[in-house]
Amino acid sequence: MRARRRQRLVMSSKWSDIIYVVKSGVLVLSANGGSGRRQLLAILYPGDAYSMSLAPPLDGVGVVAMTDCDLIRMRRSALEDFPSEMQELEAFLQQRTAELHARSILHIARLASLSSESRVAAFILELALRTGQVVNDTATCDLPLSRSDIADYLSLNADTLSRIMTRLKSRGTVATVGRSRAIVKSIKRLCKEVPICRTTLALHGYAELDCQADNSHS
Amino acid sequence: MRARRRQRLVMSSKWSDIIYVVKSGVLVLSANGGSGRRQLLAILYPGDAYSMSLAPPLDGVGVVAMTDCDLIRMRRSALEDFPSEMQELEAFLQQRTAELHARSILHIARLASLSSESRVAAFILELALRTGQVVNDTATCDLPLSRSDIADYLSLNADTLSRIMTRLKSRGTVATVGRSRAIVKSIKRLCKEVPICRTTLALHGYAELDCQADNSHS
DNA sequence: TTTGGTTCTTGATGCGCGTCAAAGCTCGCG
DNA sequence: CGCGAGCTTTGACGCGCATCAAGAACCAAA
Repeated sequence: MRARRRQRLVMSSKWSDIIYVVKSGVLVLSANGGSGRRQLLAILYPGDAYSMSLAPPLDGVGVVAMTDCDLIRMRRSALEDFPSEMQELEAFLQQRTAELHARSILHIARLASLSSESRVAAFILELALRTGQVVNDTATCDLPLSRSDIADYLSLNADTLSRIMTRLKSRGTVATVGRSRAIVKSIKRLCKEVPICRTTLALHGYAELDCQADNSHS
Repeated sequence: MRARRRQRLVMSSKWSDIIYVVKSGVLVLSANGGSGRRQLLAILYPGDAYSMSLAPPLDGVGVVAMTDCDLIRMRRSALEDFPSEMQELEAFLQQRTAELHARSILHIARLASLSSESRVAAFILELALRTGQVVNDTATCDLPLSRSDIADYLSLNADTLSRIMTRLKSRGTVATVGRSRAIVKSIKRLCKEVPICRTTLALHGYAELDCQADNSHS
């Protein structure tokens, strides 16, 4: 199936049997926070598998497409019809769920221990490595989330986020083209803004990338 | 196996094949945050299953017992020797992982959208429902985490946490006996301090409990 | 019970980030 | 091509929470 940008997948907990696998595009898990403000709780990248049984019964939870997406939709119970493939699929889901969980835990660590500036830097780093084109020490990527989306994900306010982006840009670490495209001038330099960058690198397929200074300056 | 209070389970990512199932006691997933400060990323209650593949490769990650614990330790690969039970066990692990993930997402929502006072109230509510004795509208529970542990979990400073506890006590919502025991005078009143309390109730087995005012005042 | 060390509380102070308001940019749509 | 709505940026200001420091309470051992 396909989903359009801004489209909300019907995912009440009543359909917890349904599993979505992301083939292309970016989606987010969204909910209404305590103060009525929307918050983005997790980001789904190509390769991720998601089912509503993974989300808590928050007010207004659901998965929303941030870009046009290709998805696979299937029912877990349908697996039982294919005993020979089930084993393999169970293992796949298990592994995907574990990775998603690790990313969520990392997100907790970032929210809890990083300054807002480092959080933004970590977000751009993650997005660039996941969805961007990496060339040597630079990277270019689309920003599938608007500024206020990013703010809602990083638990910042849009005003503050804007200020931080301005600071990063004026420092020459990142640049933007229009509103929805970012250029990372130097990945290493960006990493220096993110204390726990090594974990981010590892979780997004760049375990071998040497982030040099890392957090050794602390 | 058993674990003593403060004992750290050997859980480097090299042993990601090992699964721990909590029979009794409380454990936490701990790591060193960016600023060198320790942080507690998740709490494990009886019934939970945890494997290191669920944790990101943060500096100093590991599971630490907060109380004396009874645990089951097993290797996932050992499951394959028992094909008849494997099906069932896979399903069990899947379900436990999903619940754990839902709790982590809820924790993100709390960290991101709740004031520090509400976070503390939510924490006490969760602990009381999970590990305490509930009698009518009141509950009593041990506090397996010290004040600074709680602060590290809620992304607060120990000083601030202390102030908040004092405020909650002076308001008569909770009381303490010694340092490691809490009494919730009125669960409903406590719920009113927590905007997203309904989700907390649902995730800890009290879905039917009516938290009245809930967040309808918003 | 006394003693000592750890943990917890409480006060004073400062900074970061949220909030509000206004202006500036983008981009879609006519 | 130009207009308008919705984003985004920027400034001024206040509050909440972190920080530092000192004192109190608690607990475990002697």
